[in-house]
Amino acid sequence: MPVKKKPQRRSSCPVNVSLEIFGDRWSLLIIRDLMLRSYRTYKEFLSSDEGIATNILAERLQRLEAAGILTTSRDADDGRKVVYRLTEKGIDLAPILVELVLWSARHEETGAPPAAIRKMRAKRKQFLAEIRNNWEEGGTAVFIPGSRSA
Amino acid sequence: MPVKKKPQRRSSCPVNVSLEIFGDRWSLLIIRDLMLRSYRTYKEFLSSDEGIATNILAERLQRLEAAGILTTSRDADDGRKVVYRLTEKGIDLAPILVELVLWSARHEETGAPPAAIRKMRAKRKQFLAEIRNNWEEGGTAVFIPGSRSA
DNA sequence: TAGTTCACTTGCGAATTGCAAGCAGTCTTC
DNA sequence: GAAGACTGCTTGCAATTCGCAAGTGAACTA
Repeated sequence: MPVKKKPQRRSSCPVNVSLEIFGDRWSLLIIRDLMLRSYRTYKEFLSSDEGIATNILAERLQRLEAAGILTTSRDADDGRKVVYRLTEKGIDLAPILVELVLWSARHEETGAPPAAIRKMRAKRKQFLAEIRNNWEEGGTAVFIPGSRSA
Repeated sequence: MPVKKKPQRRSSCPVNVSLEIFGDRWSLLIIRDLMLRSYRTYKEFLSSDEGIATNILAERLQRLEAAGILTTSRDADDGRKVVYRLTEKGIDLAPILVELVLWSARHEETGAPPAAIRKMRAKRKQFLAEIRNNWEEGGTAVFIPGSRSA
């Protein structure tokens, strides 16, 4: 009997589908670190200001890999390190992150530098192109800094 | 001693700020129902396909009101009903929902009608204008249907 | 080869979630 | 105008998830 007990979705609404993949307090922060800060390793994610727990981080990285949003590989120079990278599916989340940033900057008090926000809003397409470009080149650009910056 | 024990944020990063407000599996579904389906009452939210629990719904509605994303009022014709409406801050979440929908439609299997998605992508600004317009008029338009549709 | 670093696991108490029931006000119907 | 139904919640409780601390093993470094 080929019964499908697959962890079926709550609904097929596109909003719900995306929430079931990254609708929690941590997933998009990891994606932010990968996309806007060019973080690549477990340790770097741990260093972010929000202070994610090690078990939560490990579980989220697994889920995001299973969802096809990121990939893992060993560092060629240091066999201890695991290198995480966004897939095309992952970099396509850029518009969502940009809108999150613009909404927060408009309606909440954030540490985002106003000049950066203005550029992001006025030259949205260009900003998205820069993010994608940096990703394609495997770059290390920082679009939104962490820690003592913003 | 004016000590501030306020529930301080994990960080002031704009991505984090927005996640602390609506970064869970349910908040954006309520906002979708308000914005894209013109739902207005507790019972209507309960009727959505995802099947939110009554206690969770009540708690999320409170949080969203406290965050200034929606307002409540009594129904003039039926004193039992509470009418929920998005604020300006709430309707400003539209671009985020649109990007969620576009991403899901592109990368996952969803029940969204392809024609609607194409329009949403090709005429994004117009679509956002229609959403806002409907909101300003207190309208009842349905942009993304539920239940047996999508 | 001893010590350190890195990427995780594991244990466990606390908080959050989901489900079922219950419960006040407010209609509606007769 | 009394009985019932409807609406918007609250309460209890079991189950899941979270967050913190500590531990583990493989890979580097001195």
